[in-house]
Amino acid sequence: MTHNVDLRIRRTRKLLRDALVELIDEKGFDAITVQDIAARAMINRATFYRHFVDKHELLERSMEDVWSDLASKLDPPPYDTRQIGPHEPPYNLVLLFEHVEEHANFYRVMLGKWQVPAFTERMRSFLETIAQERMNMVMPQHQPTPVPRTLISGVAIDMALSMIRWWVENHRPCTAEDMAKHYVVLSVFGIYRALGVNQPDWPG
Amino acid sequence: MTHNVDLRIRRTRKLLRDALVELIDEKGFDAITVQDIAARAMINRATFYRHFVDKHELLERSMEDVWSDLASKLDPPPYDTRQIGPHEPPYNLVLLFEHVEEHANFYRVMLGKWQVPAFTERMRSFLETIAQERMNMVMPQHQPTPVPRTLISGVAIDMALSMIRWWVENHRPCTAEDMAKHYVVLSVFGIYRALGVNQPDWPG
DNA sequence: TCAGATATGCTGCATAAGCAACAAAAGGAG
DNA sequence: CTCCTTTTGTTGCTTATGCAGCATATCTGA
Repeated sequence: MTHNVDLRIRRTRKLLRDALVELIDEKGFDAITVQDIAARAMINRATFYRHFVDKHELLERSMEDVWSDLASKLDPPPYDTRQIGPHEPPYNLVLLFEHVEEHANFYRVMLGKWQVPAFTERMRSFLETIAQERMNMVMPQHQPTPVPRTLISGVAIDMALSMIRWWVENHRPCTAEDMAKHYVVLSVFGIYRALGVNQPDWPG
Repeated sequence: MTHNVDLRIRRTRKLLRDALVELIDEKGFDAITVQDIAARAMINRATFYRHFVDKHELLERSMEDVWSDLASKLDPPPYDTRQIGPHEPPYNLVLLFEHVEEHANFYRVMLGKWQVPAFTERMRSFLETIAQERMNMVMPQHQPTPVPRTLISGVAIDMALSMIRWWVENHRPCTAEDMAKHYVVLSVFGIYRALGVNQPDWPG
């Protein structure tokens, strides 16, 4: 698939992507010109146009690359027979954090000071899938909830985003698995407990 | 000079150099193959050979690049009329640390765990020039010293190297100018004072 | 010691990328 | 608004690099 693409093409696109991320980090997307990107990447400007229409497309395609990587990691959905607990986080959560780790700088910039709104939005809708799935495991769909289900998943998602932001901005002081465990702790104590969900295997 | 060289050539060499440094950091120079370097740099192995005979030449030329950059920064020797003190470090010292800052990762790897002996040696002989010059300003050449002059400069140089190593390995917690000041403090109190050199402008 | 693997050094042909130049568009300062 | 600078798209021609394949050399474990 991706490996019979000419090495020069892959390299050029990677360099352009890295340059874009660097520059967003430095002065934000709006202040960037195609010349900036090309110069930083050590790529001729004409070559930029052979690959992308403009900087928006470059950003768009860069995000697509990262997401398709995430999607391939989570697909097929790794079915989890383990009991969930603070010592046994759901496996797809671990995979999620591992993925973030591989693209740590990208996530740091996209979620950081010069936040790219489109990225956050897309990330939310991506996480929603995971959140829904998890919620349905914990709380059967027919069972009524004291708080609207979409509100619950919304909060759970933003909590995950918040944790990711903290993680990548602080040089990832703990492992991906740790982060998954922390998320379980916070979500269970902070959200599901508040809803009175019973977690029979929970210690204490 | 360097600017009418084809962009692709400069880029290729830079990528190869960066890859080499990364790999030395990871597993040391000896364990590296040309294939490793090419793969990491996203450069075809055949292209590597169009530029360099082997990995030794790549390392050699990389070091030359850094040194010639240092040399051009220190040449012409910025003549310093200021009184030297802990608040007014010699300007060429500041330039030295600024140079290290620009190539921080290179220095970190070269002086770090997988230390490249040739680099350290060459660095020593480079610093010797600065050290001699400084020493001759502080102590007239005809004046006898209680400790051999070459021993003094040797120690002063290794002190500088030690400080550089600390600086780049600890994410440069202070500025280049700070480092120059620190060096003055340590060298004056630690060495020249021990030799009874009188520094009339010294506070305390 | 041998054999299988991996790394090296080199080639002709295919192709992506550089370069220079240009007109047009978009910004910015007076 | 007007002038001037910067940025944008696009072009034909040149050049560096990729690719595949080769023989040799070096390493590594049975």
